[in-house]
Amino acid sequence: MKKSKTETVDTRKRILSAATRLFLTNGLAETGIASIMSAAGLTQGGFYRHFRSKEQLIAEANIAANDQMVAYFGAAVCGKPAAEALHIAVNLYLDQVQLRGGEALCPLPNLGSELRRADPRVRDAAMAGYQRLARFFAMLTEQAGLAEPARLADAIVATMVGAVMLARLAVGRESAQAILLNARQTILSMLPPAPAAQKRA
Amino acid sequence: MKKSKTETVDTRKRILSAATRLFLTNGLAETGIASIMSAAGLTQGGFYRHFRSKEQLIAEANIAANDQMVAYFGAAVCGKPAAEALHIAVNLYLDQVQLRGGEALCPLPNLGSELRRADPRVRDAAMAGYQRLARFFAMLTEQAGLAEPARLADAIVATMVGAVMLARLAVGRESAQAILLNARQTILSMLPPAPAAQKRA
DNA sequence: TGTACATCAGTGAACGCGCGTTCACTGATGTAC
DNA sequence: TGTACATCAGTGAACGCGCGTTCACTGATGTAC
Repeated sequence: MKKSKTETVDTRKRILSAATRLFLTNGLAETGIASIMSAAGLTQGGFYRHFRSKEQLIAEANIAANDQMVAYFGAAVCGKPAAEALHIAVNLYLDQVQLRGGEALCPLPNLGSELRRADPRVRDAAMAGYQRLARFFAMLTEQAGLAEPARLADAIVATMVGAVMLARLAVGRESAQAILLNARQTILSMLPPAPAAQKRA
Repeated sequence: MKKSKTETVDTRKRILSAATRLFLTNGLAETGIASIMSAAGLTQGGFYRHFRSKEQLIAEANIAANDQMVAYFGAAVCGKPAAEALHIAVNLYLDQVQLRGGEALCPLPNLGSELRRADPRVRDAAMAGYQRLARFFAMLTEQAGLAEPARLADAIVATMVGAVMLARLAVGRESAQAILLNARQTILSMLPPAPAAQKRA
């Protein structure tokens, strides 16, 4: 039962999308090919018509997750002055702990140590994702006129990644909220105060 | 070939010690019972004379790693004034990226997301380890007379955990050093300057 | 436009491998008399 | 103190399961004439 070319392209996207969501939610090792294909409405045998291996899928899913995150942040801060944009982006990043599946989950705190021990291709993809995130924040800190924008951006990202990872570890306990709140306040205290209308768009 | 009671106690310690080192270095899922027992100089069959399951071993290894870390930090800052102790502890924590195996590796950045998806016992052990680390730093920030010591300690720990995890992801690239350096400078800028003789003991 | 054929997306079963766990067995240790 | 027996740490093979991957097969799609 061969499918048409547009259907094939669509199927591949569905597999990648399901994989991205499942990997970020349940981890790389814990997510099997069969469950990904099942989530995409297919059976496991068909997987290898679209991807050469699980490793390749993981690498692509990582890139897809980063694309989504950057697009999500970009849209949220679009047209805002840099100081306000920084507040928005920090809050959005930390709020991902509340999210169930889908959009705007960052691979770094959610997959963390699994990425470092993965295939070189996967590690490269993960590092590229980190660089994109760091540069996004560095662009904002620079536009906001802060001293040593790159250094500050690196520290902000490290703090957010650590806080989200720790909050995920503590999910369901009051300490999870405390970790996020404390990280948020400390980061924002290093930034210029945002202008009044922070909740406009 | 039954062994004497002291030998049995010693064997258990050797297994736990090998497991702690291997788990921190290679991850939980990647480290098999057979390789742990082999590192302890035994064969895999004997494992279940000492531990009920791999999960139990992981939980105990986590606690052991935290004990070692707290002891290591405690010894290094012993008798030092709080401001200096904070500098020493932050530097020691970040320097763990250089370490190969053994002592003073923190489970949080090294195992990260694996812990969160583990057995409840393991998660509890990991969270308890986080609390110990956070309290250790909170004690120092309080003694140093800083405002909001608990909040600051949480943020310092989140930043260090994130930075070490990211540096591990980037190991072997110049960006690894940059991540650690930027995190270190940013954390230290939030602390009172340390008195001159920081490298005494 | 219509027809015959090659292509290939998807199916479902099977393969191979690694890993956690179990088990029968061994023989030195510890204990009861 | 000496002896007979129960205990149990450690061995090495085997079991069972899940998972990534492969494969023969199907039938709709796309193509060549």
